[in-house]
Amino acid sequence: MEKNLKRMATMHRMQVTGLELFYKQGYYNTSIDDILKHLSLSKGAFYYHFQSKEDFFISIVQNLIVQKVYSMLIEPIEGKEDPFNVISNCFENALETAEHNEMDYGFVLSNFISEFNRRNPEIMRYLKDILKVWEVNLISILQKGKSDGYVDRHVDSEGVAVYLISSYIGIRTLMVDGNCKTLRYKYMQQLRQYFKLLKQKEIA
Amino acid sequence: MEKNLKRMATMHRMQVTGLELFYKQGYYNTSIDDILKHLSLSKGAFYYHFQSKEDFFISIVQNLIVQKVYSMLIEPIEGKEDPFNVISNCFENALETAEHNEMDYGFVLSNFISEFNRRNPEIMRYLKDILKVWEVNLISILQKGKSDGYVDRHVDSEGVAVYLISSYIGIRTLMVDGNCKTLRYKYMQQLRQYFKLLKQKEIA
DNA sequence: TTTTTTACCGACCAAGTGGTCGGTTCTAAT
DNA sequence: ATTAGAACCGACCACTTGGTCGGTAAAAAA
Repeated sequence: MEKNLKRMATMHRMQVTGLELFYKQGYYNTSIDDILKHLSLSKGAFYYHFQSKEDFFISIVQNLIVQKVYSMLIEPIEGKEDPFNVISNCFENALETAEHNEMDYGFVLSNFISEFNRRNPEIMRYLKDILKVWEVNLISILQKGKSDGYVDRHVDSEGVAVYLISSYIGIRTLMVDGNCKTLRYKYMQQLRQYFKLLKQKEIA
Repeated sequence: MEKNLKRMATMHRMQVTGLELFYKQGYYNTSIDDILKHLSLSKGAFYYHFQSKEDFFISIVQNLIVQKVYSMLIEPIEGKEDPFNVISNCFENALETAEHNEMDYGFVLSNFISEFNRRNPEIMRYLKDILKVWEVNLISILQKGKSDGYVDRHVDSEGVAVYLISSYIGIRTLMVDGNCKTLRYKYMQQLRQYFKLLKQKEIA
């Protein structure tokens, strides 16, 4: 168990570098040799730790991508008070992070979804699962918002969740181009407008 | 000029099949041989008509993708009356088409934007140009809507355009998974809600 | 100290990759 | 009928790909 640490450390190093390059260049456009060169490791090391390129990528999804999405988009909204405030702030923060990141190549999750769609159903399952968790969390925070008097009772939580996820994926795709600041500003303004619509009305 | 027709016909055949496969499998994951096999043509034919794989793809963008986006998303909204109605119907129609298409692999434009982002700046330019035309058209129809009394004067047309494009790209990305009908329904409902917010208010 | 196991090396492989090039066939003008 | 050029063929090239495998250095177990 103790020297298992070395194994874990190497595997983790590989996964981190792998994600970096897959994210930057795409899965199909990144070779194992390419990753290994960055790590000064050999083919032997790679296939000692992982069964295949696909297996390797799946381990990256489960260990790194899940966690990334969770900490950036899910954890910040869990069980908080006013859903609209919480979601706005969470989105704004995520977009700002992307904006200030020199090495932003888009939303990691939707990038890979585009790349693997119908080309690798197994990997797609893992990616879709992450989206699902996000969606479920959004829905539940909206529902809770109804009980707490923040969200209008007539609001379709599931519809709003879909709409939020869509717009987020879209704006992240657009932001890859530059002009991030303007895009973020415009997007956030419209998002808050949209939220006004869903706020619980005062009893007239 | 006369027998130029043959040249054009073959090139067009190649482009159509090329787009089909690039769209289905991704650019980097589709080989020229693969395309040629579908056409029963040889390498010689390919490099007689096109300088390189990249040159080939750019010609596809300019000849087919531009036209696709234009006829599906731009032409239907040009110079019509109530912008919200026109845009709603246009989006609904586009989503329905995607939904009923057995071979839907997402929004052609955003798929390639994800794939080429930062990996091929030249191709990115062409793709971004198409997006820009779409955006400009949305903005101008919204502005016209203000003069015509459909759109509230305080609405930020540019912001709305960005928000619309974002949400469309996003919902198309989500729809690749199946559940298209539900997704489309939820999305359209929220979109119409959002539009209500932007409608010109009656003078109180 | 010897033995076993872990972690890693790197030459090698078959199957592709984008791209070249000398040649052939078909067509249309002469 | 001859000929020039357009359209196409397919063997070939250098290179890269994911993956295999016999080996080895070092650490842990005996």
